[in-house]
Amino acid sequence: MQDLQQQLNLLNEAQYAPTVHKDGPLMVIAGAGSGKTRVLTYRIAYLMSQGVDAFNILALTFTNKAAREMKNRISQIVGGEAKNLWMGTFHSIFAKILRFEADKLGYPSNFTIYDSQDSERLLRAIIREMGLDKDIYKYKQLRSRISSFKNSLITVRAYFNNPDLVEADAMAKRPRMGDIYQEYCDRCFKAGAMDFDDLLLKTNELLNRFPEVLAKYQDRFRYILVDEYQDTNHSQYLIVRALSDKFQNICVVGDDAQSIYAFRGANINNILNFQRDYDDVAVYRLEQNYRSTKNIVEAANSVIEHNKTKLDKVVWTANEDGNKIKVHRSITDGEEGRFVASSIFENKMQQQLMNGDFAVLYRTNAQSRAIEDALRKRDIPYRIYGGLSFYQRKEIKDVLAYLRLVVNPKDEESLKRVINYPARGIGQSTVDKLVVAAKHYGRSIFEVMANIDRIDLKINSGTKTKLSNFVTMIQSFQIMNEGANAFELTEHVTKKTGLVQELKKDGTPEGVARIENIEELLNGIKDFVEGQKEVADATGALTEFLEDVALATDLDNDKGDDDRVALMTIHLAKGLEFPYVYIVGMEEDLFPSAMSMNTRSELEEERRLFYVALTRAEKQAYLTYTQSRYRWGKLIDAEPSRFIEEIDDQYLDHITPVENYRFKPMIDTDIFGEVDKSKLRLKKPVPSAPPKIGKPTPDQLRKLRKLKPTTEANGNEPSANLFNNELVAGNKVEHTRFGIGEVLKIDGVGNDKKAEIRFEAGGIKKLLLRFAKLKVIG
DNA sequence: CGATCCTACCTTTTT
DNA sequence: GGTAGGATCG
Repeated sequence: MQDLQQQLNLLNEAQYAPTVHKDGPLMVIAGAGSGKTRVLTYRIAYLMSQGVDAFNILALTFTNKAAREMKNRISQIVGGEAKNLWMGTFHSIFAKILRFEADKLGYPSNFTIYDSQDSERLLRAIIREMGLDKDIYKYKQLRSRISSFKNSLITVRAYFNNPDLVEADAMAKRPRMGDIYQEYCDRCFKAGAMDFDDLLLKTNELLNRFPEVLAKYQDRFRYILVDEYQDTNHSQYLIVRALSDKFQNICVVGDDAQSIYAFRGANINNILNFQRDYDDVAVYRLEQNYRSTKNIVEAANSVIEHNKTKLDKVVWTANEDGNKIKVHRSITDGEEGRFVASSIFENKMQQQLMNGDFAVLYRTNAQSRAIEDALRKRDIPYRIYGGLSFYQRKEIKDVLAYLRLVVNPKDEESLKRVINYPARGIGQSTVDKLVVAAKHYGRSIFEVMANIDRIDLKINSGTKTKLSNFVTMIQSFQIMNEGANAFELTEHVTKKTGLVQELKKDGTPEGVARIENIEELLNGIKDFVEGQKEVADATGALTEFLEDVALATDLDNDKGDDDRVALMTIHLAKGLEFPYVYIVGMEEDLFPSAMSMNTRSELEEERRLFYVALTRAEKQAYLTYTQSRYRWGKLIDAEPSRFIEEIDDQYLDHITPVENYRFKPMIDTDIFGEVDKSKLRLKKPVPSAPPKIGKPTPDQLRKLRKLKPTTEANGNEPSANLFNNELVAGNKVEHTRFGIGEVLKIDGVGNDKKAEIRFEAGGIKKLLLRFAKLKVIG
């Protein structure tokens, strides 16, 4: 136990004030690297030292890992009492509360948590059952629409009562949207399942419908702290409001400049309007950055300056100037990767650094491959975060599906996943019949199967036996679950179901890797069970393990015990810091993403994302971009990101080798023969390959054939095509570059004819579709 | 019903 | 370029 006062004395004035602010609402606007985690940590310790019971403190963090680390730190200061703190993500905290109160909402306490894949599969099934066109009702779109409904607390009933929403879907040729939403919710409910958004939505429902429950938790959580408040959505906002209403001891910490989750419903206004929502809000600003060099802090400031929507705040640092940000241009993405790898290698040697001192950040997960390849060739250990996480791998999900079924046999998605895997002769048509029967009797599929002999279904006796066998097997697992621990059960399940055998059979290297993954899962469960033993009873261990798995992120599972370079998306990097940071793929259409340039607010979010990326760096930041990059297996031209331009040039150091420039730098050589690279960069982008009639790919051909351009009127085959992001038509191209909303005139579609194409937002696919609107104007 | 090939979509970011 | 669902045939 350390002396708290001693720790508090180490805080600066700005940090100290919010830390010891005891009662009433307060907002801490914390610039990047300004020590907000310290404020949160010491504030909780301070509250406890003032006699606040740990049971009465709720701290909502962005990752469970952050909560865990903070908890450890607090217990170093105040001792074991800290373990009684409620700390975790919104989703994990409220999942626990919902388990406790589930019966009030008609859910079983061991409800399943559907991940996005489960949700999508369910939607796909619903579309199929309703006989709707899956090209119109795209399940990904449906899912995100339903998700945004839920995050705004628009229930099915509220949806139907809102003519604007109904009409919007009718206009979008999706008149059945509401019915789908309804069916989706019904099916989740019947399956005893909640999706991610339900964890928040149902919490709201619980607090609204049951005043006594609300009162209970209001009394319990007398002090509430919310980290990363700028990334809360409406649903989360309402929960926080409701819980803090009685005591008003609400402390929110955030940075409007780092709001990067609008796409999943985060509402930046929650932080911008906090002062309006509560009375007598104390506002504190942490503006001194302790993390990064002056160059990095000021460069980041010069970037965020371009945003209109923001709170007043000036982040500054007393740290040394440090090196300028290094900007590197390469010819291909492969070369970009090689540059990053060799640069890490050199820095490591010259500066005596660890692998863990480096991070490579990118906009999209798909970019990791080129980096990975290069690092592997250089024997630099790395770890990829996010992407396809361990628990999303097929073989792992298969095992988990069996376990989920044991805990909650109503879980429809798990049932459908494993009912015929490994193959046991139960096909699609049988499952279809079961689904129909389940709906008819208002029971779950599993219940129908358990009573298959008593139900008149057109299923032959052989299949019925197979179904019964499956039911018996699951039931035997359930019985075992009451006695044995989760590890023993899982081991038994993998053997008994023949999952491992199935994989051994195929014998390919992938199969072997999958078996290894299952073994890793078993180890994970073993660890979990052993951790549980310290807690009272082992029953329910499986439920809890499954919940952990459903809500765990890659970051949460990071033990950080081996020394590796970190590879992750910028989103995942929020809240982290590294001495050396490489931000790769600094190109237009990639970062900012082509899909986020339609509105000012979207672009501003991309810019905040870049701000987050830059401010992860402590000592040195690198920005890399390339002239061409493989996307969808094809080489695409790329141009440097506007974000590079937005950084004041005094903070940049262009380190691109001269040979990476198309133009030899005659005029840019000074009298000593040195090349002024900053001038090079200012040159026009390298012109793309001369217009050629590229051979359309089979994919493009197929699509082109389906379309009927009006140019056929003149008897010519439509010959327009896309080549390296350029539009190529006939043999003469008047304009090759295109932009959204731009009108292009193309020569040579017919003899002297010109065609006009109006572009809208979107990538290649949409562009090709626009060919349908080719119009002869000449 | 199962295995195999074929196709579409994909790449924005995640609890 | 990779995945996952769908179509098709045995």
